[in-house]
Amino acid sequence: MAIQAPRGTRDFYPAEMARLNRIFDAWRRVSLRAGFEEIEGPAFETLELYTAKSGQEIVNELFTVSGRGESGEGDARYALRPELTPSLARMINQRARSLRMPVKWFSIPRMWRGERPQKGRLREFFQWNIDVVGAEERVADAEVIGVAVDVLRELGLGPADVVVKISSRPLLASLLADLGIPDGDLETLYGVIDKRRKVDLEKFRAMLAEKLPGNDALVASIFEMTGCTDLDALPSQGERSEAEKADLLGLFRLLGEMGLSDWCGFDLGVVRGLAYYTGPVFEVFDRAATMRAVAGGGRYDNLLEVLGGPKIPAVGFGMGDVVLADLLQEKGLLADATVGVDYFLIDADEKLFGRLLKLARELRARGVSATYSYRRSSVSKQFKQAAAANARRVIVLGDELAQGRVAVKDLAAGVQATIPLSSLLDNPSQPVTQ
RNA sequence: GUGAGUGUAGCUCAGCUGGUUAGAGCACCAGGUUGUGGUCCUGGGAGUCGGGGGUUCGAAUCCCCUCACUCACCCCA
Repeated sequence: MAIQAPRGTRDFYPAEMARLNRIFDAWRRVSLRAGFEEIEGPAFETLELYTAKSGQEIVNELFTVSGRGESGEGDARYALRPELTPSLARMINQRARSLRMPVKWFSIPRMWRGERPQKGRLREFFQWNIDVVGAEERVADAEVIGVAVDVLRELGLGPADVVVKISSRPLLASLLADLGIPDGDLETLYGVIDKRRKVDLEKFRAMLAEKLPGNDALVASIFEMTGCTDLDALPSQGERSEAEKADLLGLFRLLGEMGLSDWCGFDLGVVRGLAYYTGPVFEVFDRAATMRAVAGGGRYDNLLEVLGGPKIPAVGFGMGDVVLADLLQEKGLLADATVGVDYFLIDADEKLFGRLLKLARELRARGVSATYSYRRSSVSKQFKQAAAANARRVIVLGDELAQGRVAVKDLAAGVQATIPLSSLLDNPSQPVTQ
């Protein structure tokens, strides 16, 4: 084979596509029943949409696109979208004055990132995005978390398999401020705190000590604080941290009322790399914590303004297909799916092929799927093809047709009956009984 | 960008310290079976052993380089 697929991409043959569609169906079904509407944007955007928010460095992580070749636009002016949020923000901002808030939108975009692929992380993937824009109430945060959980449940996972770890950016910031950490040091500390769940605890302690040399008491405080899983017991000292704690407790209360307590937990170690989060943040992990995050998101009340629009509060998350499929596979919840076909039509005599073609159209017009062999061959051979095509039923057109009847066989049950063609067409889904 | 592992048929892989013409299972095609599939039996097509160079009488096997994939680090929207 001379040419292979680009690094980090996947080919979806029918079996893989059927599995992917099971995930897509769950995403779409759950979104719609929670009252979200589907949107889509362009697969590529102007480069500045991404550099405006993240600076020039992000260009290295993007697949950039030049303009039309013949127009001499040599420089990269566009980028394949690496995330949806900037496009969403752009769409909101363009119609901010006419959209009825809150906006509840979801999307299932294909995305591209110029990274070295590894487990759970490819260069091309799909990511379900769900956002509530224009609602500052905590119930909106609870709602999006609830929708994420709903999908996981829909796909067969339970609280024993996955956990939503929830924290809050401003809470962490105010707690660190309580401890006397200057604002300028917060960013580097976030980076270390984010590592807590990835490295062993002593390594984590050492990393903290490295950032805060000669301040063992402070290291001990942060170490203890970030390991606390009981939000109530968190030792908050200042007015600001008390308020942030109360705010997050409010979110947990709402989640409890939604019946999601088993699925959710407090974890100050959830930091998220992105700087634009302004409130609660969360990530979904497998309980064993051996995989990358299945989903992640949070509140971003300033982002739309940063991207040149009015200040509108928003909360949302993304869930990628790659880690989710890995997890479902591991739990045995991604059994092979075959699509198959309702009817496979067979002619016992080449002279009946014309009638077969007509019957196929009649069946298809009635909403059932029907196919047949393109090559006239023995009944036996056509049956083999029917089995290979995963047909549920076979219709044999033969001598009975003179009496207006056909043989219908249920391949799985092995049951066959000869029935009037008119009856079949009246009710193509009727069971085959002997 | 750094490091490790793996590349043999469409797929999953076997092939011992170098030794005839490179194998198996699955898949595919044909036949057994011109009104009945799955199972079974028989036969068949299939491979620059990732690529290039080297060592050797002889290389899938040993050495060097290179490419690709996988995993980990970095980063993670």
